[in-house]
Amino acid sequence: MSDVARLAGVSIKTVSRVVNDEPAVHPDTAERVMAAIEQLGFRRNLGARNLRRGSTTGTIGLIVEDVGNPFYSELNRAVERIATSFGRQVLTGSSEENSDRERELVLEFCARRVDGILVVPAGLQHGYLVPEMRAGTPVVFIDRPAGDIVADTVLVDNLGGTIEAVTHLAQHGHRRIAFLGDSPDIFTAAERLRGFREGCVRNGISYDESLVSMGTPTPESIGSAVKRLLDGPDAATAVIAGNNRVAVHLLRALAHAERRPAMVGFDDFELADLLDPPVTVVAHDVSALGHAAAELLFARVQGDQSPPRKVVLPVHLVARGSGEVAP
Amino acid sequence: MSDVARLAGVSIKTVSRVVNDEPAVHPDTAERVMAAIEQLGFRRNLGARNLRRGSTTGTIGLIVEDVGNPFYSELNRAVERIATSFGRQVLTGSSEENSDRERELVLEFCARRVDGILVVPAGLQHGYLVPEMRAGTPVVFIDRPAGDIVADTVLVDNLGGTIEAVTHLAQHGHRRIAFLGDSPDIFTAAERLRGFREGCVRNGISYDESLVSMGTPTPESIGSAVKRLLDGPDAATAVIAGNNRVAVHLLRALAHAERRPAMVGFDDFELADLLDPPVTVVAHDVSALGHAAAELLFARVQGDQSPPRKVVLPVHLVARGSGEVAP
DNA sequence: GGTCACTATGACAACGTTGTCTCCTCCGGG
DNA sequence: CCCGGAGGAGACAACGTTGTCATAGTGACC
Repeated sequence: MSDVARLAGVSIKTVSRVVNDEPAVHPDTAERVMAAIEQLGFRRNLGARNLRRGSTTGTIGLIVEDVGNPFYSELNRAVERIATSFGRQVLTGSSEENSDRERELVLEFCARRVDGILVVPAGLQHGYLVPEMRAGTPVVFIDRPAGDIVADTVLVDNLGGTIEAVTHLAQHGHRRIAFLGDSPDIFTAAERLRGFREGCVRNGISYDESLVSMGTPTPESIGSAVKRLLDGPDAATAVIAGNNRVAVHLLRALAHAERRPAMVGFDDFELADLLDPPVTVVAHDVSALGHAAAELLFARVQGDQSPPRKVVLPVHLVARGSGEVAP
Repeated sequence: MSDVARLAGVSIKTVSRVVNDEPAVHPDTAERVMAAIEQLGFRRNLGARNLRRGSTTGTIGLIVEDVGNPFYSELNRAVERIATSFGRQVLTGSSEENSDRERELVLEFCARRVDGILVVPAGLQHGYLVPEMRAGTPVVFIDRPAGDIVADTVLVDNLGGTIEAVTHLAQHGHRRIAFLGDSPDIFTAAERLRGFREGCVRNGISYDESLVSMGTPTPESIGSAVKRLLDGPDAATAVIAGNNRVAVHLLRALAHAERRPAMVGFDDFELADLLDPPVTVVAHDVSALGHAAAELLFARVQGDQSPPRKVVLPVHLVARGSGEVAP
């Protein structure tokens, strides 16, 4: 900036005025300064600016499990959209379902003085956030609640959705329904399992623990669960996939099976309607999840001091065919 | 920091020494300082640190068309992985295929003094980057080359891949092959069209422009293209989808068609193997694309001054069935 | 002609850090 | 007892900006 000032024959303050479009600069002077800026390729250092002004940095942090997972990338996109409308930029990070990594990312973002943080939490301990939140960094939890603190949270109706899935299958005559979920350490997985149990009760089906398989989904884990639960005389006639990744592995495992059970997935996914049979899912609006969370965050950024809010978004069953297969 | 210093009864310089793990601090003093840091919830301001040290900011920028598109989110993930291994964080942005937006994002990133920028360019004019690059911000272009400047670029073999697709279809007896591509303003779309033409020539098929449809893919545009190209006595017996989005819309348009032409897609996508028939694609390693670009960028960040490089990654045809349908 | 308001500009400090230099104290060796 | 050296700590400036205040010049008005 001082180079520009020297070249234009003015003080750096005048350069500052020009780049900030402040009034009270003579047009001729402004033009000289602009020319110097152009010639030198000067670009104002936002870091220094933010430091001096003590203002916001114009960035927010987004932490998800994996930015490459279509579910989270859609979320990312929705968040980015809102952030852009508020003139903010987004720092992203993948926690890889590791709470240490999550913590590291959050603290790094705080050190960068992001204006706020959106996080799909990996762990259950969030005490480390208390000082940061007290220091004025708003945090909104997405898809899963904070472990041990109260904070703004946006969730989907995991319980109701799974109950609906069970009911749908029951209405089509299924009494032996299997549930394949992600690791029970994950809030949504635990909650959906709870919904499964509750759904069984409501539909007069005795809850059979031997028809449940929980754990991080891999092709192998899902493959063996399929063998165990869907083969033999006592096999389940229907199966619920606890999330989009379980569903994908399940579909692959079932592709070459002799008997195809009825199936309902939690989370919609691309091409579900083009499979054979088309996959019935409990769908929710991922964009709405991101929008709601980001809107809430920016309300906080702009000073909303009301008590922490908990938003639960609705889900709806999209019947496409795979859930209507008879037992 | 001065609060911490006051509470610990030391100078701020000593606090600085403690947070930077500098030697020559008495253990007792360090402990007092740590306690004060803990008590006050102090977190060092990275912006100020970077300003003072004149060092790198520890961030890189990534600009893609749409972070929500699975193709780009996989790229994002790969880039993040490398960035993490270099201790950097990633600022992401979606250009929405709009060159003004791309420019805006790039300049904003530069103002934030990112250490480098990875960009899937939207437009063809990149002169605006010259001052930034001269000022020392390395830029690597991904998936598409820069318009009017020389710069590091990582591409995939669009030409070869499409030729391979045509050849595959020709080997299965097809002579009337349609090509549905994205907007010809996009480098990859234009290049793949060129490959299509070249593939026709090499396989002794007369290139028929009336079998080509280019444009931003929407359900409607692809639907009408399908009607035009794949219906009637002169209909094509096979079709090549120019990218993953064209493929998805095409599959949906074909789902209820009477005659299903043979099909090959460019870009692999999840569940392609589970459709009926499984979709044959020209696949490429998106992670490798991101890795290569990020590795190249960090080499530049670390001072590599060699002439701009152009990397072209190989593609390979994955025959799954949809390309082997007889005419 | 003097005062006043206003325009255009600059000097300087400060944002939160860290690099450099300096100072003080304590210890061991001669 | 003096001196050199090492360890520990602080004062100060600087990074690139911008907010505050001061200053000089220019008309307009009484």
